[in-house]
Amino acid sequence: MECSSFSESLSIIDRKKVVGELIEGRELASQLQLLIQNKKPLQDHEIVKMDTTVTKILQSFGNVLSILDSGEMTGGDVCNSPMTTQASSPFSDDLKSVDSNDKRKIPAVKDRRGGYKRRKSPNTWARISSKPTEDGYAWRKYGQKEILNTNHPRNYFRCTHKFDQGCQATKQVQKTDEDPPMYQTTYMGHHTCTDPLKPPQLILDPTSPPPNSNSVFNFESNSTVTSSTQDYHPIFSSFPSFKLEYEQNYKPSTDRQLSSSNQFILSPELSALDSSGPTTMSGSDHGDVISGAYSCTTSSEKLELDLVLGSIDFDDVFSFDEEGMMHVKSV
DNA sequence: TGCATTTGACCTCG
DNA sequence: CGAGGTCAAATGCA
Repeated sequence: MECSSFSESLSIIDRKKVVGELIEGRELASQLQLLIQNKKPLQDHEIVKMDTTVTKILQSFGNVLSILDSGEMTGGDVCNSPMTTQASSPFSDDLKSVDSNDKRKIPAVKDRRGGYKRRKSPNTWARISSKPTEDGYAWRKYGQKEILNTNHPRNYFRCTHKFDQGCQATKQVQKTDEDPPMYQTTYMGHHTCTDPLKPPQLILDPTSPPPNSNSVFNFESNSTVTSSTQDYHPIFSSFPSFKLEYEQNYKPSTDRQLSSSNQFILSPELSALDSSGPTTMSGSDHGDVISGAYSCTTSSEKLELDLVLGSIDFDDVFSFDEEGMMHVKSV
């Protein structure tokens, strides 16, 4: 993704939306920074606030991605939203066979399972965390697959409200083979559902007791912060399990002098995540860990802030100043 | 009993 | 043609 393509394809309205979302994200990040920089031990309500702030930031980024995604299309690509068409509709077309009463073993010519289009959506982003995260949405596991060169399967989740509300959000969860193991969660598509289980995207009332006051963030004791300098985001230093991942082509330059708070790089491609080595899921326990953590039966607002990776070339679009403020480059 | 998970089959894409 | 993604019957669980 290049700036030029953005400027060519994005309408003025879209640009305004993008800027608006980014501004909001910046403000939220600033709020988060203030919380993080607080030397005192975090209070429960502060942790909850951080949680919800992060969620909002993610949502802002998601909105930006959506806009950029659609912007690309307006630029001549007639492709529909990759994540919203397709795959999706096994029910809307003849792919879904008549419900045969055949046993699964019977060669079911009519049973066109797997009728979908493999994702190509740029509208994806990923998080890497030291533990399976609860993002507050209701997910339902619909598949598990052994992936080449990985020791453990990848788990597939879709929004519980896929059918009742047509929500197309899906995600994949993999456990990496790193030490310590990290959980890579790849989100595809955005929630269009109004999920009652989803924690509000707003700051919770600080006066109300957090549901998971002792574990909104789960951080392991062993630090995986790989930064060799002291110059890392306070949140990383505060939460040792945060793993920094630098964009491959990242190089310090004048227009991206990242302050300590900005080593928060979005990777252009999810494939970058795969370079970290074989990914695994908890093998013997299958989805126990994951499915438990992601079960839609929970309303936990636990959110682990570890890493968010985007699918756009973030660095081409954004820059940061010494204040840690994010800027949009010539969009 | 209803809903979530498991798991092998099936399908599409690269 | 193989890998990856999805489906749906079988199964588990509360």
